Amino acid sequence: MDEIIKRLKDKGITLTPQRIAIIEYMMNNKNHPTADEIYNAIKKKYWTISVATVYSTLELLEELGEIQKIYTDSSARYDWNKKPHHHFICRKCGKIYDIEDEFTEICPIISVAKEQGYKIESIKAYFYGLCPKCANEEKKKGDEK
Amino acid sequence: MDEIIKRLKDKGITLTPQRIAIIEYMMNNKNHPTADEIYNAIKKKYWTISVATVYSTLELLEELGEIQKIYTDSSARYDWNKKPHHHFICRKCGKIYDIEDEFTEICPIISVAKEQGYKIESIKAYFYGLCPKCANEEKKKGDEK
DNA sequence: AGAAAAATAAGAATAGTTCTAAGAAATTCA
DNA sequence: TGAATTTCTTAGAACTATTCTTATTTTTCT
Repeated sequence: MDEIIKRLKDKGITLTPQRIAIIEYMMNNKNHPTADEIYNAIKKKYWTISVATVYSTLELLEELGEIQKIYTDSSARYDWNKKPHHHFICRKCGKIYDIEDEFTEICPIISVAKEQGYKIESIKAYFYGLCPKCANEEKKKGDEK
Repeated sequence: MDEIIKRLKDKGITLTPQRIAIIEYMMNNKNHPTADEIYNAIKKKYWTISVATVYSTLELLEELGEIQKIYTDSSARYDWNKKPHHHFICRKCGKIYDIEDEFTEICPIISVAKEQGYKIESIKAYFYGLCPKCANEEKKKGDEK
């Protein structure tokens, strides 16, 4: 936490209490929150904060490469995880999990795209299905029968 | 075209002129249009059509598995291509290309996710970078210098 | 401390999408 | 075929997510 505050300060960013609260929230809630979720959480402490501040701070953090904006459905979600990684969205519980990825480079689909002339700079993959927890529950249900 | 009309009829869907126009547009414009783009195109012929009809038809087609809804940024896009495939979004021209995929199954990231207990049912990958056309232009520019 | 720059708040504005109610069209079935 | 029923369409209101605007407040710099 102190580390990121220092890094942002070094970049010349003014760190207001609102901004710190947003950063703090994101660090402690890596569940890919929406802007609205962040706004509502911060409001408990800073009851005067406005949505505009949340959106502008998130935009700033995104430009600085501190967070990632992901599009899974109608509203955007923000992801603290900066390392290249992909997402798993559970059909049952709806949770979004991070799937760390050290293998993307050797995934065959990439060579296919490259052969076709595409210059790939980054990849975002969305996996859909059942998360380990929900998969287990489904399995148990099946066994009982 | 006749084939899909037949298939939808068999499923008990009423095929109104508006719906047929939307299907026709999507078949001839596989460029991942937004609802608004479709609406504006259809309006030229059926000037009384309403956005609600476009949205409800797209929703219906999605439920029937005839089209795919994809989220790349603020507004949803609709994709006629039903085969499993991924998308390439060009940073320069903004076009969205389909990347056919027969290889996903053997992509290492999948075994990683599986080992962690995830049950993957489908995958949507978004690749960002330069499309062959734009990559070529960039390259030419570099060579001239 | 005081001037200048930057950030915030509140609400208006916009864009994308969904909902609602009434009428129109299509389908069913006698 | 024609009346009854169901389904679809339209227009506009409503809603949600996001951005913009302007005045005020806070921070920074000297």
